[in-house]
Amino acid sequence: MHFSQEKQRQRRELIDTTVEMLRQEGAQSISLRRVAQEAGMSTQMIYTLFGGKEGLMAALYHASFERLSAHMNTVLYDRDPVAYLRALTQAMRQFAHAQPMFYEMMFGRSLPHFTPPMADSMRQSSPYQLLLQTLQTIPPTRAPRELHADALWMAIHGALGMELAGFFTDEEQASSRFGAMIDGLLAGFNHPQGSAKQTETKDGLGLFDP
Amino acid sequence: MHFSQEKQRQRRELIDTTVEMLRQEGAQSISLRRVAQEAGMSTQMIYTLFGGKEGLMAALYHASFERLSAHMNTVLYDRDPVAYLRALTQAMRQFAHAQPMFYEMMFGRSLPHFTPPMADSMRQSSPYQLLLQTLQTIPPTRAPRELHADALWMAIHGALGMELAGFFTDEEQASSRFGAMIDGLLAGFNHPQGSAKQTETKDGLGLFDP
DNA sequence: ACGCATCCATAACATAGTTATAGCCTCCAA
DNA sequence: TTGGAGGCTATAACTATGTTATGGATGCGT
Repeated sequence: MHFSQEKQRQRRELIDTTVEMLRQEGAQSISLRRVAQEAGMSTQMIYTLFGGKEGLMAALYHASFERLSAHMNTVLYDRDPVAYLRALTQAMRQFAHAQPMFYEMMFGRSLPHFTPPMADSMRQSSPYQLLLQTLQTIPPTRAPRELHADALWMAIHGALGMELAGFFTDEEQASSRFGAMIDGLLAGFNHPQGSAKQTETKDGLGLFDP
Repeated sequence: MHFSQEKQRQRRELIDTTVEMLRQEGAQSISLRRVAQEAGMSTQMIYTLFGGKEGLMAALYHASFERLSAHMNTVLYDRDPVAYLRALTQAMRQFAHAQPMFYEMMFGRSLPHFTPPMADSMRQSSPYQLLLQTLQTIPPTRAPRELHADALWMAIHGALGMELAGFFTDEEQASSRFGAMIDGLLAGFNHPQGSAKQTETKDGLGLFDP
């Protein structure tokens, strides 16, 4: 059918327009009306093709992951798993700096009209899987590798989120802190010490509810 | 003047109303009109008292930090710095679960009409300072303690952000991953290994710009 | 006591997402 | 070939938002 092809073309057109708007102005200032206008279509089209803003943002979300994944695949493979992991995490940081809007699209929470399908898509995403598989090439420890992958994943995005939000004023400092955190984690994985003992707070579960 | 007192009372009234709305519905659904209506004032009042939504959100931001700080102060002091740090970080996690809206207010990025004054306020906040001061009671290493504090800070918020966004389906798993990450970091601080060697990507700085 | 300035409630404005409506176009059947 | 039916799309309407203008009231200093 030549009809469905036309729809696909229009979808791509709208996504490309939105990608451009995301790159230039950030996800916050994407509006259906402006996207449609810039693509030469009516606002209603976004509803028929994507079901609303939620659908359009979801498409953008996946497009962002593909970009990050593509960038991480440009990292030269290194036999040494630790060195390779360092390079991969640095590539993620590099991506966050070069394409902050796309990074925020993926990992910045609380975008209006869009909540990403976290549990599924993120663990099966290529970036996460690449870290996990690399970790699995390290001689096993007592702890499962998924645990290390999660710790790395969470720490990375904590660091990059802070950095993009302006936690550091000095780029040099931000870079060294990022590296130190990654190295600290990787070192800690190989030098485990006793697990945390539970400590309690004075007010227990109440947590000062009024 | 009895006028300024009245203003202070109105400010508190509006903040309290907004706090309640934040707790119940989240920051996304806070609107000036509804806040004003629920407080029995006109929308304009928010402009005269706070200068607009930005100012109101800033007040909420500080209120959230005070809550977190108060909760961390309920943690019983522990002579053992590492044990104390574990307890403090668990308290932070506990707060994020009990008051997710307040946590998102502080550390969830890209809230509409509000960008927190990161660089200053966050480093001088009581929660960050408490972690840093506790780290400083540990025998010194080659690396400065600010570096460890930053790494801890970033990793914590990465983990909690992921968790609140739904990265884990199992609460038990989320808890153990959090603890493992913290322990890994603390262990890594005491077992430093060589710093990261720089590895490059194939496409260098270009990063597939169109 | 008068005038000036400030303040606040109302209303107006701009923009947003979403939904209703109505026209057009395509395709199929008679 | 022609008529109709159904879906698709553009226009317009609706609701909600933040912000800004306006006009009346109110308090303060002189």
